[in-house]
Amino acid sequence: MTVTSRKEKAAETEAALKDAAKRVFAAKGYLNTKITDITAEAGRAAGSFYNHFASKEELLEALLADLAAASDVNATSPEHKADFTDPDAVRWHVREYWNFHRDNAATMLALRQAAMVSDEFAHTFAKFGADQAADIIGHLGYITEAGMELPASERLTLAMMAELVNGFAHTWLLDPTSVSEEEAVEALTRFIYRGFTGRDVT
Amino acid sequence: MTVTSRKEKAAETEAALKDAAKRVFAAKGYLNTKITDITAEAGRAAGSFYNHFASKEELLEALLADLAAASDVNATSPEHKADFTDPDAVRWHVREYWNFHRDNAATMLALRQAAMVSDEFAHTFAKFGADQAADIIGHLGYITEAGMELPASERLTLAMMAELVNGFAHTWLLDPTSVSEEEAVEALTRFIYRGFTGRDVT
DNA sequence: TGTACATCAGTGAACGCGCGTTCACTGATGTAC
DNA sequence: TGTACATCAGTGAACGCGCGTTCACTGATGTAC
Repeated sequence: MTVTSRKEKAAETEAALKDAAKRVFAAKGYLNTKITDITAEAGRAAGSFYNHFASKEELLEALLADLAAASDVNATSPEHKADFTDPDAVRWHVREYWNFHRDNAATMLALRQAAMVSDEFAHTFAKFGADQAADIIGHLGYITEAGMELPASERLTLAMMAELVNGFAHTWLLDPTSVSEEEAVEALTRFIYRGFTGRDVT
Repeated sequence: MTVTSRKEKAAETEAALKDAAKRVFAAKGYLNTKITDITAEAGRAAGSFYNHFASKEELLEALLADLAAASDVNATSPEHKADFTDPDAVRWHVREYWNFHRDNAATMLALRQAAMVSDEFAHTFAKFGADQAADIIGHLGYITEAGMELPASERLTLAMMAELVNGFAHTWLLDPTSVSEEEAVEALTRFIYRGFTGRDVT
């Protein structure tokens, strides 16, 4: 019989709702999820939801905020390699994205679905891609400096990479048994490194 | 005052509904479209819809059937090049896919959205990709026969290509002003050719 | 430390909006004789 | 060719289901004195 302050109790319920939402989103998708599905999964009454979130959209925004906060933590890793003439640098980034998608699968799936229905979330989703790209755009300079030619403008090259990694990760999450993660990372790395440099991974 | 048989009138209404649906889907998306949006756009009464389709899903299936029928027509073009060691062969296929997506943007968008919500349409959508891949898988043999190495297994290589082209075309359709079509086709071609062969487009 | 009242998180039945779907009706086309 | 009836495409108001949202209520925690 632990003593629990009001704030603690509220925070617990809010966390329980967010956790439950992630589980339900992963199981049946964001768009197919009813608010009562979330409260039922969390073991709370329907009305409780509105003590914490004004709507399903707002809950998703809260999940995104958590996700952004979490990804800031491991933003600048010591192993970060920027020179994209080195396949290992590409591989490192591919793996980072891959892990990010895998670890946040439910939220990313929800965001993707919400983006289909709401302009606001479509914008948020696009911004995710843009932020990814911003972190990397500097790395492409190493390739041109080394005398190699990108397949297209820096912007388009990055857009293609983002599309490829995000799309592939998303498809994989829908059927995780199709390929091992290592295979997937390796395939993406080789494809992208070749696309970027016009040369093979040696 | 043209005389119109019953069958003709019904066929006209059905066509008007399908056309209206495509316009509304393109404007506000499949999931955001109400049945009365479609009938209003087509200038018919709400009840009329059910003389032709049992549901919005069934209408989408009809659109897909039309699309499949139309794409069978120009299936085997004389200019079809199969040898993927030739960048022109890759470019030709990329352009085919690109044109297909552009010409059927509304239906493809609708299918993509429906796939997020319904397992059945998710399956249909996946099948589209698989059919694309099936047409091409033979072409990859030219690359290995010429002594070049694919970035991954044939299956994975094709999956990456499909993800890249479909995703990029989809993103482009949401903002067609971002790049010209020729630029897009060229960028994709170079990226993919490099990815496939490990060599640059010469 | 104790008592009385205020505040708040949580509850779940009930309400009501939005939208898919129905159905009695209309007017025109098709059929029978 | 004409008349009487049947059939059908289309109409739009009304119905009703599903689900988001509300709100009076409960019991527990916080505060005042």
